[in-house]
Amino acid sequence: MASLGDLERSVMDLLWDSAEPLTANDLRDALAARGTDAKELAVTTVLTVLARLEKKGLVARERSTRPHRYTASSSREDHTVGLLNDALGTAQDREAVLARFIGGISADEAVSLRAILDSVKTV
Amino acid sequence: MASLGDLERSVMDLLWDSAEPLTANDLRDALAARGTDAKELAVTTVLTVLARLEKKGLVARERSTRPHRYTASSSREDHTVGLLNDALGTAQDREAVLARFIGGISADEAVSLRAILDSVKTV
DNA sequence: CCGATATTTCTACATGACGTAAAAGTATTG
DNA sequence: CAATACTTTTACGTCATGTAGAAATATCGG
Repeated sequence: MASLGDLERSVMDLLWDSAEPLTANDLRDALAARGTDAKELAVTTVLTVLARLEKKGLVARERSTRPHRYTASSSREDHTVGLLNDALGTAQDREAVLARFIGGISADEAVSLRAILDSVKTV
Repeated sequence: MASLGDLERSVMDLLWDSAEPLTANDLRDALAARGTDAKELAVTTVLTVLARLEKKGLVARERSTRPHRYTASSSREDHTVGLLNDALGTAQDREAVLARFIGGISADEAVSLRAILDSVKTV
């Protein structure tokens, strides 16, 4: 899967958090508004990044409207799950990894994990 | 965390699978022996990669012995767990992600996951 | 319909990671 | 000490990414 650079990541975060599709200008403004990094990127920069994200399949664009409108192709969670599966690989040591991983999560998470597992199992 | 290139990954795999520390020459031979890629890398290539892996903290080297001997600093599983946590991030959507992730694992794995969870909970 | 303006596409460059290895330096050993 | 083994230094090509100017194209007010 495609890992993301810092800017790509920021753009995806904005798209994931937005209910509406966003334009390159929307994104540039939102990026400039973030934290202390009032960098004011050029719109072309944002467009380049969007094109790359589109090629990676992470973003869909509406070419029908004039300022093209961009949306995330899949949810943030689905994307993260993809990353998890990438990290886990097809290796045979999945269970060993999961065991260690679970050993490191919080008690709270252990509880909800269990709840999730229960609901899955019932299906 | 540091993600690995193809060669770096191959080297780590060999180190992870080896009980003994390995030398650059050991690794070069082992790499040449892998599958159909009888590339016969130069030893300096292997040494460069090892130096980079050392800088990344993934590999430790014994400088005392003359042909330096290299070992993986942490287990493959621990490394993978690190990747998992990187992928999950510190975000608040961990549970949503875990829910989706678990929804996608096999029944077998669900069972062992449950077993693992049980043992953890008892602690 | 036209010129001004907005938007997109094309092209470009710097940086850093990675694969790759020759050249040069240093240690070992007969 | 000379030959050999090993390590460090230096180097280059490629690719991903951040960044944006130039060029092309579409839109809009008049």
